[in-house]
Amino acid sequence: MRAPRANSREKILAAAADVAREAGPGSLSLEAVASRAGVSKGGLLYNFPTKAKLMQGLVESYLRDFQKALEARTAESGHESALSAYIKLSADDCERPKPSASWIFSAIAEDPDFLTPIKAFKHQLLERLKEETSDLGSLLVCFLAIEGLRSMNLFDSDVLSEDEHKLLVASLLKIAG
Amino acid sequence: MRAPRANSREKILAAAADVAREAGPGSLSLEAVASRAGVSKGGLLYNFPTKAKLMQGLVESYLRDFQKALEARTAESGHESALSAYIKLSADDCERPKPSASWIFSAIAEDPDFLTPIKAFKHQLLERLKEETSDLGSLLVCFLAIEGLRSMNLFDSDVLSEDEHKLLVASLLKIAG
DNA sequence: CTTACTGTACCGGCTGGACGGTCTTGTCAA
DNA sequence: TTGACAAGACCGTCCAGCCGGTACAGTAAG
Repeated sequence: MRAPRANSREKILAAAADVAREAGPGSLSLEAVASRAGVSKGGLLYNFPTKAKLMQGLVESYLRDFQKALEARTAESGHESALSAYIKLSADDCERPKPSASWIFSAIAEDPDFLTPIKAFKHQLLERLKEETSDLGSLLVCFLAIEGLRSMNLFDSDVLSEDEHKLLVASLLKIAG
Repeated sequence: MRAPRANSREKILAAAADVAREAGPGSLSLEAVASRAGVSKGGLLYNFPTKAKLMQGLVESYLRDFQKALEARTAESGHESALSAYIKLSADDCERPKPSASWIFSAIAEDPDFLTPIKAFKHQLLERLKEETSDLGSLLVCFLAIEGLRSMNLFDSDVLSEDEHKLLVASLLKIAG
């Protein structure tokens, strides 16, 4: 078996995310991704036989990374609540000026059902957080506010200043207790 | 001058929103919109000479309606804060099971810059709310939570049950004071 | 009143280009 | 030599935008 030059799959996934971010979600074509990944179209289609499979790969890798990051956070600050860890993780994620997941828009355009696993993931996360908190109202407020933060980052709407961002996070942590 | 059969522009705009919602944002083609609006492709192109112009029309009409609804809310409940009115309006908007604005995804795919006016609108709204509140932290939490609510509705992610939705709104109104 | 002309609103076939996916032809490690 | 894998020319489809029509209201001259 010929060894993959580097890990082609990873490179392609990263390239796809880059293209979507830089050229816009509407310009995410197989050729563009292949060229960006330093791979031919044939090579891309070998790894992902279909555009839909590529999208699926993006979703799965995104969810895997997210889960890993969340577990790492909750583990390293074991005395805190999982909600606090989630808040901090999200705050860090959204501080990066560039939205890292514009490819989601391409996936939705391809087929709205690509959202299903993400939906399921979030639902599961919320359920886990529920088990841990006594005050459901506060939890919901925090959860939705984080969702808002992520949404703004995704839409590249930096409506909040840096100070406001910090104040928000502090307020959320206070509510979370 | 021949009178327009009905207001074609409005019909076309509504049809575009319908198509995006029902067939998915990736299937928003001019032909589909024209057919849905009971208009020929030529007729559509007469009213909106370009797909981009159609998207722009959607954005403008969306923002106009939103502003109107917000003004109506704040006027009819004059003793409350504008933030409370905004919360209630958004809660109502997001109770409708069908996301009303999936066309936004089509617009982003066409050109991410279509978000600019929406961004500006939200920024302006936040500024207006700031002038009215003493506690910036609470305002930010509420504002972002609403953003999260709207985002979930947009992505058709009904992670919250009806009871949770109500609890959330109640909690937000309490925070808003 | 009638005929000729003008501008508006709309129709639908056509085309050029872009894009997803296939196929043939390499290439290199084992 | 063989077989896993890459390359990129090629094909069919879809779609935005163009263009040559059609219908009809108003205007105006005869």
